[in-house]
Amino acid sequence: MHSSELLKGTLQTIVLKVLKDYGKMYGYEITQRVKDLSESRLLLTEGALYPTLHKLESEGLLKTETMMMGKRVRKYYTLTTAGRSIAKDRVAEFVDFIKTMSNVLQVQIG
Amino acid sequence: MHSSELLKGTLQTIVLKVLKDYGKMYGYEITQRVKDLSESRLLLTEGALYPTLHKLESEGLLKTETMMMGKRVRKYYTLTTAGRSIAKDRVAEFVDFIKTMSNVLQVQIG
DNA sequence: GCTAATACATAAGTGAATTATGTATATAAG
DNA sequence: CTTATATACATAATTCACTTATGTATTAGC
Repeated sequence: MHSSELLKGTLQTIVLKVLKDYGKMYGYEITQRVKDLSESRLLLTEGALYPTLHKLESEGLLKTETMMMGKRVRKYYTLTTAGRSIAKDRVAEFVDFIKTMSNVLQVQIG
Repeated sequence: MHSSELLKGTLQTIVLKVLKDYGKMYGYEITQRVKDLSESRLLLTEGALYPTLHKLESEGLLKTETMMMGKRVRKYYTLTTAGRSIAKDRVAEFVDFIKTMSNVLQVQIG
């Protein structure tokens, strides 16, 4: 189900990369996409996701567009130019981290 | 230098696996081994390591032997049978986590 | 009509880390 | 010879990302 502690510190990276790959998305959609991509192994909670989206927005990495779908509100997020750049950095950092961990734990990945 | 947030949640796994691979070790030695294995990318801090060792010991995953090296104290840690089993589980969990993350982030590892 | 899914949000609490501090011996440098 | 660095342990205060809990409201399925 959930990889518990390991997931910590990866949420921003996930959000940024998913937005980079799939373009404009709203919060709930992100949770579903991540659920799909991870075959239900990573389930983002709202209590973690929304504050993260707000934080990334306040840092200028995301921009928003609010829409009304019928009577229901949807807030779409898109990467800014800065966001796209940071997304790239974060993914690279993650890959580097994995390589380092593979050495320390002496495991073969892939 | 440090992979910042990503490292969180990996410390127990690192300690257990390093002890599994290298047998009896003392705290300071673990920090040096991890530094070596990671080519100075992972630098364990004492404030994180010692409480973790104490916790793993209190959970019965590690056992200790205190020695005097001249006038200096050294506390050696070894995996218990339970510890060896959990070490295996934690590494497997980590590898699984990496595979999931690779799918979500659409990156190739290895 | 009720439950689950969709869709947002925030506040309280947790817990693993960081940072700071403390003790003490050994060694290298200047 | 004294000062800085390395060795070697330990713990307390703080931080901060996340979990858990709660709240509001619409829509779809049974």
